[in-house]
Amino acid sequence: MGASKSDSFSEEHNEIATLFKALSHPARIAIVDYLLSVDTCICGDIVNELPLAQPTISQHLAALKNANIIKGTIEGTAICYCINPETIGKIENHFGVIRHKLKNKCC
Amino acid sequence: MGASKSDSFSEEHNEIATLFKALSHPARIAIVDYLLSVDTCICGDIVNELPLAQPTISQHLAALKNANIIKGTIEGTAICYCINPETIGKIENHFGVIRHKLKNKCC
DNA sequence: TTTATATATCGTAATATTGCAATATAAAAA
DNA sequence: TTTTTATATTGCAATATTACGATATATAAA
Repeated sequence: MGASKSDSFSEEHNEIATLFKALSHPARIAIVDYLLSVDTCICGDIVNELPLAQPTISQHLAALKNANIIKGTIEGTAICYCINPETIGKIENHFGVIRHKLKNKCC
Repeated sequence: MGASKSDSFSEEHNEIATLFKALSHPARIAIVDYLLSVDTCICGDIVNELPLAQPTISQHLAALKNANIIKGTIEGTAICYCINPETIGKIENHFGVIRHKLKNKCC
């Protein structure tokens, strides 16, 4: 085997795991961080920020887009990227639930 | 190639990516969820909760332990597992920073 | 139209992850 | 001591991820 048995788990568990997977690579964390560090959504420019080749960054951007963590809109030749606050909220909410459940425990 | 170029990224980016990676599989999300659903730390019992073979679950538990997301203490033959609130707090904190940066933006 | 610029896709090699059977280990119970 | 029970480790096959050169695409500028 080797493929994860996603059929065996709940929809919700698969969904949240997919979100974390999108954030499980330092390059993608760096991309999110960079998008947050500038005042506006950024058009182009990301390739120069990271020590990776353009196709590699394109792949990472696609992974983040695919997970709805970032949004990209075409702006002439460039593409403007910014964070999708809704998805961030979804993850925050997950930790809210965890925090609440932890409060009722004695570890 | 194929290995991630973790040397190229900041310590902090690598650290947070490692935490997300530990949570990037539905089985590990299910394990965390299960640990949170019971009142006390659980001794044994996890193998019967998931549709995976014992060695596979042992591996997933090791991944979570390695990332400090859960703690395990030997209790006779069994091992008692529970969530490590500190690490959860670390991740929450990361999203706190993201939320704060998002507030100052117009997307 | 031609050229330059920005991004995506393809192909492929290196490496990592997932899953499990078989087996090892180690403490508890008989 | 022997047996049972709980967990870990090993070995290996299937699959996924990461990275990048080469190339494609598509808009803007000349």
